[in-house]
Amino acid sequence: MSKILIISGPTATGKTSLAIKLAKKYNGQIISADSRQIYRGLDIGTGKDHPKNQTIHLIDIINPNQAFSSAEYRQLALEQINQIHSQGKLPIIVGGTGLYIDSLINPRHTFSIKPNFILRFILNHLSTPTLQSILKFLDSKTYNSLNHSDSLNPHRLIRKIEISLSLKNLKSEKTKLDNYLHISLTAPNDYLFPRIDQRIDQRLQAGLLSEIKSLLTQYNWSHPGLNTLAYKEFKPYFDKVSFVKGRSDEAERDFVLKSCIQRWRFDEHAYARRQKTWFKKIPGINFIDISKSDFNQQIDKLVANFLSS
RNA sequence: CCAACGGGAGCCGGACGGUUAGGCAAAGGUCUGUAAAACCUUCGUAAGCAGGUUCAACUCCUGCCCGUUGGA
Repeated sequence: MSKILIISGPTATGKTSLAIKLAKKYNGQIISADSRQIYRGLDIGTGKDHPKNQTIHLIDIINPNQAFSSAEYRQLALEQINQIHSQGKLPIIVGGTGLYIDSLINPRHTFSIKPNFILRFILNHLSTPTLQSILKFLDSKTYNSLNHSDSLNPHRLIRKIEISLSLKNLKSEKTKLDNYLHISLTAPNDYLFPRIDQRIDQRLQAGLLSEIKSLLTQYNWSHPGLNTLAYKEFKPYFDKVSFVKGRSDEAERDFVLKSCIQRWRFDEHAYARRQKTWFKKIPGINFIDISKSDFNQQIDKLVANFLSS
């Protein structure tokens, strides 16, 4: 049975560099599980900072104005895994998008129901209580099974309605990864957050603002790719820049910029928290605390054991 | 020294003589074709100090302290 390595964890824990290291050591090929690095042109803000000659599959595969989904990801990733296995190499899946990783190890039947964008467009204009009534009418069983959080979540309600309106029979997905080692990097918040903040400063210095500026010549804020951390927070700033030309407003612009950066910082913290929540509940995961000094040895031991078994 | 304005949870902050402001942060959570999305819960019962008015004061009055701005 062919083996697979999975590396997950919140942002700023060094997943990619670990993956590169392991790929070199064990003749591996890296597959990204990152819902934002799939976009071309979002480089600095999504942290595509690996060496240029290092191949990472499933990054830069679509444009920022295109939609993407976990089901599409699943399909592409499975293809990649097969291909890498056929070359006799070790696939290393690395990323922070819990849903994408989950789509590989825990697929579900609703993947056979495709999105209906016309329906979504219409439903998007309705209030949450209305969506609730619609779902209750169509499928009261599903509606009643929703927890408090999901029953107030328009995105999730719309998807449920979409499923209940679909006439297709649900067919279960058979392909499911099983012979894998799942390592999840983690760290306490008071260790992780300063690292995040530091990386934010680096990305600003690396020219994030000019990257956004050039993206905006082709794309706009309503495109799915721009609804991304490190990008979406700067909308107020760029709105200001384009509407106000007077130099007298420089101080004000600077103030707006500062508040955008602050917003971004907070959003990154919240994101890291959500990621940790996600990985916490995945069974069979091996957590490695990167704030501990011996974490590299722990990883080496885990991987060596797994590959020799 | 004088004047004006202000003083509230870790921060911002609207209102207001009595009922949860709200937002941010922080922490926890939900999760299956938007997931770096979207959504939920918790948490903070707080008012510079000393008095007074009042059944009731963050809110009104007096004094003091502190801060900002303006003036000498």
